[in-house]
Amino acid sequence: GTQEWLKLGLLNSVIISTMETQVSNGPSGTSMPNGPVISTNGATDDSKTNLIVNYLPQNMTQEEFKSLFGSIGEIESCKLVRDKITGQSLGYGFVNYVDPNDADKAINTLNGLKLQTKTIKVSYARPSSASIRDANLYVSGLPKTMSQKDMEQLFSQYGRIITSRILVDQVTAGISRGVGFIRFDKRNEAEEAIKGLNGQKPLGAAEPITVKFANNPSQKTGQALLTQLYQTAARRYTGPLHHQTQRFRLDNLLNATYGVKRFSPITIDSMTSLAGVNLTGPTGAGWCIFVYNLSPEADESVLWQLFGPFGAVTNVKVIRDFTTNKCKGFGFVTMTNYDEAAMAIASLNGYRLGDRVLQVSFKTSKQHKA
DNA sequence: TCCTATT
Repeated sequence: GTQEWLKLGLLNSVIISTMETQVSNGPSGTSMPNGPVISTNGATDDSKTNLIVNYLPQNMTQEEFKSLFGSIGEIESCKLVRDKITGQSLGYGFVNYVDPNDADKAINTLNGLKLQTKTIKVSYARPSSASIRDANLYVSGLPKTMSQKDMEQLFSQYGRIITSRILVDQVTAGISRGVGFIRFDKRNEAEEAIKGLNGQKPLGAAEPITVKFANNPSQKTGQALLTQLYQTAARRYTGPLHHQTQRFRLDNLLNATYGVKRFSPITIDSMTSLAGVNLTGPTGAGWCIFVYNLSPEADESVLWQLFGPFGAVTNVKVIRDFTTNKCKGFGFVTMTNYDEAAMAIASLNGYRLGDRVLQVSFKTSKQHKA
């Protein structure tokens, strides 16, 4: 696992133009005692052992994450943060080491590591609290000449900046697009910055800037999530694969097996006919879809959430074991319109839900070949 | 006119 990631990082060190600042949010103390720090009330102080890891590649799994950081030292706990509904990685995670020295070592050796197109950031996690959430600002209308440093200087009067970034044009290699992000330590600092800077002209600027809270990715609609899915899926099919190691071949294999033809309903039909299987067709209320590899805990709501964004869903059903009442691993969804059903199948077949890869198809009735 | 940083 770890070797693969390290290798990938070296092979795939794609240079991306980012103006990201690596802000340290670590504890200010320099001494690193051995072993967990236990306060008098018995609570563990993890400020010197708990790390947050940002900018992880989208397709990195919990296991790979643990493997990479476990190569440094004994891990007390670690978690790749994923979307509650879709199970997709949110691109960051936490690692809590047993020994503060290992946390320090992880920052020194893994911060800035290039993995695929990402440069990961490893830093001490701030203590979790509600006050640090939703502190990310979206800034637009910036003068093209304004640098990241200039922008930080402008915003720093309102609080402690955790990250800042100015988006740059991809083709002209590094020309500012006049939009960026500022993440403050505290949400109230971000609020003050909006009050103070939204609609204001920076010194010497011709136009006022817009400052607002950034869209929160964890609150994306089902539709937006699925749009993102198409895009990441499409990128995977067209991207170069020759650098991929075993683990990623598996990832691509799953996509190839379930997904290569998945944007063409015609192909779905022809493939099922070739297999000697006929679609049941629109029976009564609509098109019945078979969903396989649901978890034992799956319920109807997850099916509504997955299929609803594609169009009219008239019925969902999770098949459960009669005695345990646990899902038997599959269910059915009925959709009114063929094209919406086909799009849902094309998009959701091969889709990772939590730790599982779904198989989604029109419900079939086996028949002898003609 | 939206990069994915709080479990």
